[in-house]
Amino acid sequence: MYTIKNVAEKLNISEHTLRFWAKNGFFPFVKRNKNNIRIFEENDLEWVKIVKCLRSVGLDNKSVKKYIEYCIEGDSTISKRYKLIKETKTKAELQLSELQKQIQLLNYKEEYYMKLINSHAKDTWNPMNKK
Amino acid sequence: MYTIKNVAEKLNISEHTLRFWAKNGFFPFVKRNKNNIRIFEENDLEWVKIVKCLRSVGLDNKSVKKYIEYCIEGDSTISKRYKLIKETKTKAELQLSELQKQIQLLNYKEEYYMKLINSHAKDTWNPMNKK
DNA sequence: AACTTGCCTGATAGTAACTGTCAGGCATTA
DNA sequence: TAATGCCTGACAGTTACTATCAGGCAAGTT
Repeated sequence: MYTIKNVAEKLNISEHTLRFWAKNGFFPFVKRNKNNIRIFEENDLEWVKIVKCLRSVGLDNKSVKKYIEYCIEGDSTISKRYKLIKETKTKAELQLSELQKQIQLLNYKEEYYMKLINSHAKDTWNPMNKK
Repeated sequence: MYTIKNVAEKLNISEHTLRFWAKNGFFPFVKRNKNNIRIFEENDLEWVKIVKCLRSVGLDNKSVKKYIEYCIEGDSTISKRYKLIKETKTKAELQLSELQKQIQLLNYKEEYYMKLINSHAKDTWNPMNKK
């Protein structure tokens, strides 16, 4: 059982963001204790993780909300949820390969600069370098 | 030799964004023809690619600008550039492993929904499902 | 000559998803 | 009694675009 602060620490999401998500209806199931304080159960944490996952993969808040609404609707929406997750995964995999490409480029640059440093040569790539 | 539109098409960046970057001093070397039109050389394209790379990896515009200013300063800043690229690469690699984790989670969810669909079982994970 | 197209500029407003900050309120704990 | 932790609401600020409008020049087409 976690307060919003505990969740924030545990999942490395700011408290502010969690409240922002809460206000946007991202945690419709979370119970409150008699003092009106949100209490997240272990199971709820898994849910927050999914939300974090969807967001971090670039799904916008509107679509996250849609997913949540499917969940509220119940088992009749399982295939819609399946589709949404699957499409999101496909996009994430594209991002992954794109990211790998960019890392390769960074690596190339890193090595290039490394060689320049070691050889005391001029940077002939830099278009701003006087010829 | 490319106009801004050609570059936009070739590198899949919107014309608007390229102009935005240009206004922010991201392409200090680009020449203009007699009609004041920006002409990107083959070499300049490589530069735009680097900018795109740095941005897509999450480096903010301020830091991109800093990198560019190092380049303008010339060979005396090579080790600073090396450091910047190296740190950026490290962050990108962290992103990569984070993304891989999230994809695993999506994959798990996808398979879970798949099984539900095939077995016509109830979704026991959904905290909103009536018990 | 008139028109369309492609490039240029500047200005302004809108967007998403936070992020920061203040103010006020209730309840538990020191 | 005071500090702490949670709650709420409101509103301004941020980043990096993105959209839209307006006006202008130059080259090619009709």
